[in-house]
Amino acid sequence: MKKVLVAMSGGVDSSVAAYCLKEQGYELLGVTMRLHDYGESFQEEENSCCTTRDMEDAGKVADMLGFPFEAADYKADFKEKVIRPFIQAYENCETPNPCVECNRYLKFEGLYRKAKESGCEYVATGHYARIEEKDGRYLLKRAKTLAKDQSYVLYSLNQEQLAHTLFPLGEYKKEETRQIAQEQGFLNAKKQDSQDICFIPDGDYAAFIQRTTGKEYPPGDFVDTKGNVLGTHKGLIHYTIGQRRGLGLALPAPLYVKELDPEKNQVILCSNEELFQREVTVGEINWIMRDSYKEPVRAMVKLRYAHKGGAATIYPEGDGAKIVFDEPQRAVTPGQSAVFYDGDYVIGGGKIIRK
RNA sequence: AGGGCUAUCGCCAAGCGGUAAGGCACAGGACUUUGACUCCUGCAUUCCGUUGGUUCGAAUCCAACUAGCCCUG
Repeated sequence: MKKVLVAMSGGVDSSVAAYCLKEQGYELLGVTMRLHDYGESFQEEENSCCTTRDMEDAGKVADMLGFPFEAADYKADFKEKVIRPFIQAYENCETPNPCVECNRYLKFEGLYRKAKESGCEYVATGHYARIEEKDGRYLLKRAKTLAKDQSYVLYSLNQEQLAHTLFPLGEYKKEETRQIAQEQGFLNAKKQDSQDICFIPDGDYAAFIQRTTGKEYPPGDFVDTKGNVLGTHKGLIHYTIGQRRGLGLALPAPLYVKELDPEKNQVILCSNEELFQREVTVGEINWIMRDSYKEPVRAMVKLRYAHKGGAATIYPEGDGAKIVFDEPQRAVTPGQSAVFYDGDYVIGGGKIIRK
């Protein structure tokens, strides 16, 4: 009987994933990752992961299904691989996606290591995505239900990881998952989907960064594309490309953040129309369908988790690529990931670079 | 201290006698395993600079006053 380490957050998805694996006859080891310490006040916030409550929920499900369960401390790794880069990105005028890093380094690296140590052949999670083996290569595929597809945040997985990962929910719809949870009497069947940055339950990431680093991020000028000063910003880390709200400016028409200029400590604003561009440069690409590409590739490229994707041509350059979209894309944001698709398959993906 | 103009929500701004548009900002919510975007709701319960007047009825007309701006000394 093959053994699987199933990552259990305490939510519905990972609980049902565990149930599915159990049904399929795997021997399970449930593990909850301790990722972050919360201040007293955040302890029971609903929109966070790893609270005591979540851990208890995960443990109860494991008990019900009858397999061993344990909590593993990954706080140090999380701080080093997710939180620190998160802060550095903002300080570097980029906009990070911590979920991508957490998957890459914690769930499929740290947990995979633990799986091997525990004699498990696979790591399983409740992600909505699929893995398919084809001619000895492991391909990452979108979930059957596109509405819940999470392949975007999984593009960094390499062949070894993909070969030892299971996504039991890849063929399910969210409603089906919840229904199974109901039928099984899981206490978290109706639990709200996780959302927002899990280590910042109150959503105020700028305050989190200031609190953590103890640094001051000095105010500067809001300027238009011609350099005219329009007002005073609260510090560069408060802004991201395409942002509209929170500028505090009262003008005849809405303005959006076009660019952050660390040299001048300025936030450059523009109209919505001026936010579009066709070319995007990405680096640190992880190719999945093949080891590498030399020739241009046609693909649908997603520039952010909730992006529907746009048709584009990818021109590989070194470990990165230049991407040219057929149609201009709105608010291309450095620090976010660009993920390339060929139909349901993930060709690969990389990180958008500041030009 | 001569002449002219303007004075409506925190900001911009409709309204031109018939009982206060809209945008920005702000607040809350939806969406969402990131940040954004987007969407929904709320936001001058009739002192529309002040005080009088004309009208059945005025933010809208008149007068005075106050404030700011501009031009002429």
